[in-house]
Amino acid sequence: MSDLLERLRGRGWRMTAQRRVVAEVLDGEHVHLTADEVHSRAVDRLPEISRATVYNTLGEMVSLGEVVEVSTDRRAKRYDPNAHRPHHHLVCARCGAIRDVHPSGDPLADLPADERFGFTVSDVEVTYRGVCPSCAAAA
Amino acid sequence: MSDLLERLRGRGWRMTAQRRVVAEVLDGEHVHLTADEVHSRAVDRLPEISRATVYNTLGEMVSLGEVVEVSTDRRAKRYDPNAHRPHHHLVCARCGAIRDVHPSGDPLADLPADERFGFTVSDVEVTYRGVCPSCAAAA
DNA sequence: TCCTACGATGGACTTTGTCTAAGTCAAGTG
DNA sequence: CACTTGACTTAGACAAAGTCCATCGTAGGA
Repeated sequence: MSDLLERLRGRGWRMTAQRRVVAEVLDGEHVHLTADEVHSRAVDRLPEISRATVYNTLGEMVSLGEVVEVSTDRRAKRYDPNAHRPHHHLVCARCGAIRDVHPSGDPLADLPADERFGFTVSDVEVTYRGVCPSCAAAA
Repeated sequence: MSDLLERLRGRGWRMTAQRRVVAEVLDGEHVHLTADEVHSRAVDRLPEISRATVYNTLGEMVSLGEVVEVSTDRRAKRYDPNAHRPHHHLVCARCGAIRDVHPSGDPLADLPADERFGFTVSDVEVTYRGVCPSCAAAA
């Protein structure tokens, strides 16, 4: 049984076939699918599921804080079910592969007061870019 | 005379009215315009300039390394002519205002080898989020 | 001044995402 | 177990951001 599904159920989420399928597709580690990828995988299990439902469902999971949006490339948003361990992302510039990473140190603390321009800074998002082992081997 | 224009000229870039206008619109500090904003400002000076030209020109400036793409919100890419001083961005979550910031410390060094998954990591992009002084005052 | 390759144009097309009106169904009630 | 109701789903239209292409125009060298 999917962890994500378990958590959502525990919040009194109304359960439907569509929501179950979306949650199942999205479950796991290092999972970073676009809405479209989620939709096409969902369709494999539930052919009549609509795009709008996938978007709605993803949006709700994000509001509930069970999934986070990531935009590592400049195309579509990706959805990351690993919302309970704060982490950043490492992206392959060639193939787009994404890994979750946990840097040491706190980037928030690295922003001096005189570089804050009076902002109340609450959050930081870090994206590392490089080349993954298999792309490096292929080169 | 625009710094950016000066640099581009120095690289043997073929100069046209359209390219000049785009470079002029984009020049300055803390400038982070979307392609569409660049286009509409360019149109003020050169009414017949086309969208495709603005996109092409911005794309070339990016390839030449004279301008960097930033995607701070999840909508349109923004273009930052401040390409020669490495920096990160601080974004207001309410109004979208963007400032260039220079954190102390090196986030690249904060990524331990065992969190690199064999990647050759070459670059980091950091986006701070918060609330700017004027939005805080308005709240 | 003339040529020509590079740049510009605009309109069609694609991708990603949002909205709406109408139909469907999960789950609480009796 | 059937009923009811409001929340959920659907298809398709719409919108925003960006790309592509055939054709025309022009910067800059000969």
